Amino acid sequence: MATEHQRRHDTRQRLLRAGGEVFARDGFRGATVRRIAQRAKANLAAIAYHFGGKEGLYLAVLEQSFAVARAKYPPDMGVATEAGPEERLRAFITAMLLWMLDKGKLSWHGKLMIRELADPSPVLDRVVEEAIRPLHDRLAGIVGELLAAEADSDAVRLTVMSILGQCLFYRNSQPVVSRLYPGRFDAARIRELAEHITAFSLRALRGERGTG
Amino acid sequence: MATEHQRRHDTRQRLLRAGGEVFARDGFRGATVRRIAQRAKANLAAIAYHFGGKEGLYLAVLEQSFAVARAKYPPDMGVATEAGPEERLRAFITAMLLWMLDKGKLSWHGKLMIRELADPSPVLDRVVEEAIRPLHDRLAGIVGELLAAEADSDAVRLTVMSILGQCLFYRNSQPVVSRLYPGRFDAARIRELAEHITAFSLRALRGERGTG
Amino acid sequence: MATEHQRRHDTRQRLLRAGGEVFARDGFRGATVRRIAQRAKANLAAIAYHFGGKEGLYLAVLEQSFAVARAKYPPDMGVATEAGPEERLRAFITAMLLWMLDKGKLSWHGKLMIRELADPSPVLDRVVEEAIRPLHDRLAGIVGELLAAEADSDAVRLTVMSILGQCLFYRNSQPVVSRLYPGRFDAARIRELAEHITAFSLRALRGERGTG
Amino acid sequence: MATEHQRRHDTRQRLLRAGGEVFARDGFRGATVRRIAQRAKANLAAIAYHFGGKEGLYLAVLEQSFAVARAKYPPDMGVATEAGPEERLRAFITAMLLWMLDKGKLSWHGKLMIRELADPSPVLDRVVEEAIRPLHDRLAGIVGELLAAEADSDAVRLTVMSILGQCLFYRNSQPVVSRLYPGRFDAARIRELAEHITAFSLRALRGERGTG
DNA sequence: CATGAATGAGCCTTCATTCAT
DNA sequence: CATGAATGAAGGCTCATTCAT
Repeated sequence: MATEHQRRHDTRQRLLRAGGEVFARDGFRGATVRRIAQRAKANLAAIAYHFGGKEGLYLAVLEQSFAVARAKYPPDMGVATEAGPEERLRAFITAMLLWMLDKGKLSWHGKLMIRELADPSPVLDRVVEEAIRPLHDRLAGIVGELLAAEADSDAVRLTVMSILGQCLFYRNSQPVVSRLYPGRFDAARIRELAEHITAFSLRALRGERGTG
Repeated sequence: MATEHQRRHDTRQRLLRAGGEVFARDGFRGATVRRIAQRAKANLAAIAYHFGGKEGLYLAVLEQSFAVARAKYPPDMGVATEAGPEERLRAFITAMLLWMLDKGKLSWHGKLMIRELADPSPVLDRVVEEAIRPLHDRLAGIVGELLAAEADSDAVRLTVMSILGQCLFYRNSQPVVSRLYPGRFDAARIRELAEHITAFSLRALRGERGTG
Repeated sequence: MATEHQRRHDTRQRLLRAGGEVFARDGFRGATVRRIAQRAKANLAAIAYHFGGKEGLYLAVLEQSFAVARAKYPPDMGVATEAGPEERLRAFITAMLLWMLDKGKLSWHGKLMIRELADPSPVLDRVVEEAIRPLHDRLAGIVGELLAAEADSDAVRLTVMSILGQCLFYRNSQPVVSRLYPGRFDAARIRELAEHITAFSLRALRGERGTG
Repeated sequence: MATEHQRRHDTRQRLLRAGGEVFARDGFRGATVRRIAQRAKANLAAIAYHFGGKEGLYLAVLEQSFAVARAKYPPDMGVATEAGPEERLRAFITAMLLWMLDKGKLSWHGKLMIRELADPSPVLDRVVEEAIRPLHDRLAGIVGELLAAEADSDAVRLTVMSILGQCLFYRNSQPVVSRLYPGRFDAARIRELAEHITAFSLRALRGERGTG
């Protein structure tokens, strides 16, 4: 029956969604399957049925999150590869900040993965390989161009980490940031941040190239 | 027996130490008082007796941690106040990295605070006011000098966050960093990182001042 | 296996029964959910699952107890409302004593409520409103008729308490009664007691009406 | 040293007093030695030191309570033995109610012993023999006179229990009484109650004698 | 296919007691 | 003589999982 099949599919989807929200807010350990099932208006045992257990659901949520992130925030932000490296750096930083700080319905995608970095669960390795390394490699390429250096040279590495660090800070230390600087992070402010990080980093890079 | 007396008498200290290690590794929620008591070779109820409960122990651990950090890595690193702002920035960054990445017996101090940022416990507010804000204000002062701007201007704020972000990255995203760049962070490498962050930020600042 | 299924399926009922027995013997605070689960041959967590916790089970036990009492010993003992007040008083007292002193399988019903009176638990208010007040009002009506007075007059109140006091004494002070007058309280003796209290009270009432 | 000796004596007394208050309010099981020590401003271990433990303190408190009760509320209320039985019954009932319901500093004496009846602890036997039976025997004597019957006849027994029941009701069922009849039990009301119970019982007795 | 019911492990806390000075 | 410190035993509760229909 189509209805049955539909409902089954829906339950699965509702669990994925509810799981994403709860995992992002409370972390893997802090989340409880009860709350997820409740929020998804699904039976408690449905999680075990569909995903084999709490960890299975978590993995599925992450998996889906990767796909969504790739589709919604491509690291080139629509900027063609032929564009100059400065433009591509700006696009990268903007995409990353938007992805992490987006307040929309899917805001938990960013939270979720950042949480995984700070509080590693058994699936961290997959997260790194599938989501982080592609981003990192792309950024390393841009920085390499800007520095006129090999992508795996130490100079590039250090610069990549300086840029990533600036971006991740806003998500990773958000509880502190919001206490030090009360104020909302709306879309406009996020673009301001992206612009600052881009300019800040480009100035540092130009100086380095001049020095080197 | 002197041994017995000794073991009995410093139960409080052993609990503080064991608590620090376990809290740093597992977070406030993930940690269990059982494991802490076990590691401290103390009775389970001793935690309630000395600290009133799990939360009390956590607070005591954090407070002790800040005190130790202030003593071991003073934010000025012995650089006199009369020194130039560039020198003081270098000292600040070096102290922060050393504190966070210290691999010694007290290596959990850095982990502990980062965990608190990523997954706030009920005592985050106290942590921010007592430990974070003083550090932040000192850094804002230095940056203000360098930019010739007010310490609470937006330009200073953005720059402060860029610097903090670069520093925190190495602790905050350590699981990822160690996967992307396998290799050990010994004292020499830490000083290299500090030097890079200092130079990177100073170049960016000089550029901004010139531009502004 | 049908046995297994049977055992699984009426866990709720077994918990109610075991809870009644244990609560009656040890009081709300003295009772432990562990002992109740053990006696019910149920899992410890089943109490939380079915009743939300210790207090929920206690409330359910009390409610069931009142329902059983109403069904087994209706306060009118089958005496029609048209009967004279003396006859209805006799029926009321008899029902109350039988309920409280019943030695059958459900002997804990009486104990349970008396315990609640002597050492109130958080649910006493509900007990009073749902179970005690209806009984009290019925008795006040009978006494009002006998005294030809308003049901809420002080004379009626004092008399009602004198009658209730006589009845409750046998359950309330049972440990003392059994020490002062060793001997068993079988059904025949209970009816003797009911007869005595009825006669004693009616004599006192007649005297008062004559005097008033 | 007199000071030392004095303080020691004081600690003991303070523990007795605090124990009485707490035991009366919370019962033997509900009371905690922590709260008692705290209220007595004494060390936690002082209870074990002075009384051997919780039960020892409880016993000592009861023991002291007997003495106080005998001294403050003699069952004859100062009425000479030569007085008529009716007068002595009135004195007995008045003394009993005052003892149980007294709101003064020593109000816990009554509460304490009544609690013991409803929720027997291991020392109930001593309470019955030392405090209850003397009262009972005296009452049985009075009732025997009034009924012109042997003190251990069944008629006397039933009447004694009817009178005790009326008195005990106000203490034993106090939580319910205060809900059914909101209003304070001051000294004047207590004397009213005593008068009612006396008159009620005397009318019942006169009727019985007339009948018998 | 999906679910209400049940399970066992583990957690934090409270308590009366004992110990060593 | 008195006390701060430490102990072991329970107690109520939550959680992820499994079971039988």
